[in-house]
Amino acid sequence: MAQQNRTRFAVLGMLAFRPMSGYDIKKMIDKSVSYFWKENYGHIYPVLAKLKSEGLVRLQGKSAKSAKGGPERKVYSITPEGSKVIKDWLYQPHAPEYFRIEVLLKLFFGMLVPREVSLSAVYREKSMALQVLNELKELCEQGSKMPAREASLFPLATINYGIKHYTAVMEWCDETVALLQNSGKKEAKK
Amino acid sequence: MAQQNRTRFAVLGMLAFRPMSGYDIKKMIDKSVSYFWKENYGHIYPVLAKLKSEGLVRLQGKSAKSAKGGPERKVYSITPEGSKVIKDWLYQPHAPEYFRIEVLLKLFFGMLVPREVSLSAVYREKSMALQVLNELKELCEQGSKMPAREASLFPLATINYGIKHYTAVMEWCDETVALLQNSGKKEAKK
DNA sequence: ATGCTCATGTAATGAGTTACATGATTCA
DNA sequence: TGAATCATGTAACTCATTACATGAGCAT
Repeated sequence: MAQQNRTRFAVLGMLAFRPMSGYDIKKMIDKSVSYFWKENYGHIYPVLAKLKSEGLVRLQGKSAKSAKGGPERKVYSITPEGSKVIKDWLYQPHAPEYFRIEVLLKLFFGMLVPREVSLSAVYREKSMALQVLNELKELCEQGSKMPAREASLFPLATINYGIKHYTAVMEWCDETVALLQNSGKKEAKK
Repeated sequence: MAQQNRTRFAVLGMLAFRPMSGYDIKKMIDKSVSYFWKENYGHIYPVLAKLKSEGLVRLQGKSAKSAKGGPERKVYSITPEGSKVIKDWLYQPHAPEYFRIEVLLKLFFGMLVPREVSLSAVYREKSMALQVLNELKELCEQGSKMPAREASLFPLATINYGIKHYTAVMEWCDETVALLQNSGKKEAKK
């Protein structure tokens, strides 16, 4: 087995909240978990078809017309078998996952280019981290306005991860700029 | 264009240090950048062949026998064209990249399973982070024993990133455990 | 007119993973 | 005898991305 299709679980999990169309699923993912999980239509629709053929989801009633009389909407709901599959997955311990971090690879090869090139990559990283941080804080405030239901606990925990991570990245950027600049000065003296 | 082959740049960059075989490249990656960049033979060898056909690397002399009389080694070195390609890439600003973080997706769906299941995922995450942290600190000590050459600055910066990141993850784990447990208590009372 | 949102889907593409094949040497 | 290391490579596979196709309704 090459890899395992994680989109399946993302789709099933979202359908566990409530019945939705593929279009809705994408929208919901974009608005809730997008900073650590993205999906695109070109993958959602085939996966949805496959899940249906496996009996893990089913079409809610007949294909209904959309609210605005546009194209037909296909609303799927999760089946008991689908519920079992997503729960089994949740029980399974997750593997240690690694990420390819392009800035770090570029930084690692920093001796090939002038110091300013590496520095500007770090500055760029910082400004990108700051932007995500702002989005996350906004998301956090939005969430805190809502009634403090149990359910909102989990989204909150995931947002906290993002805040922790990007704050750490920003600190690293500052320290790395200092590191590169200090050694640059020494370099200039000799 | 679907995606861009980043393995190309990893391979070219490693060859910029010194001429190496595919086997050597893999070993070097494993020992220097493995916690944020991995490659496997099944990808390195084809990429190396492609780079050669594009004139970005060339075979160093003839295929020489390995030191131990085993299979022949193919040592590649980077060409001036290859140098240009890797440098151009280093100059290009990196895109904001996102990672799929499976723990967070599982946590997001936490309402589907008993609280302990989510908690144990967080504990698992913490222990994995701790393990990587220890490896990184060891790597750091190894590096600090070496003569403080300019070149070691860049590896150091990348290791710092790892330390910052995994430290932040561990903090998040602690805070998340507290968050989930506290709300669990409230839940139990009512 | 132009472009956006709603809505579903297919096709092309390729990056990256895993397993397999081969075979010599060295060490316990 | 068996495992591990050295060393290169191919084949199968599939996950995921991007671009394309279609078409209605609505707002400027």
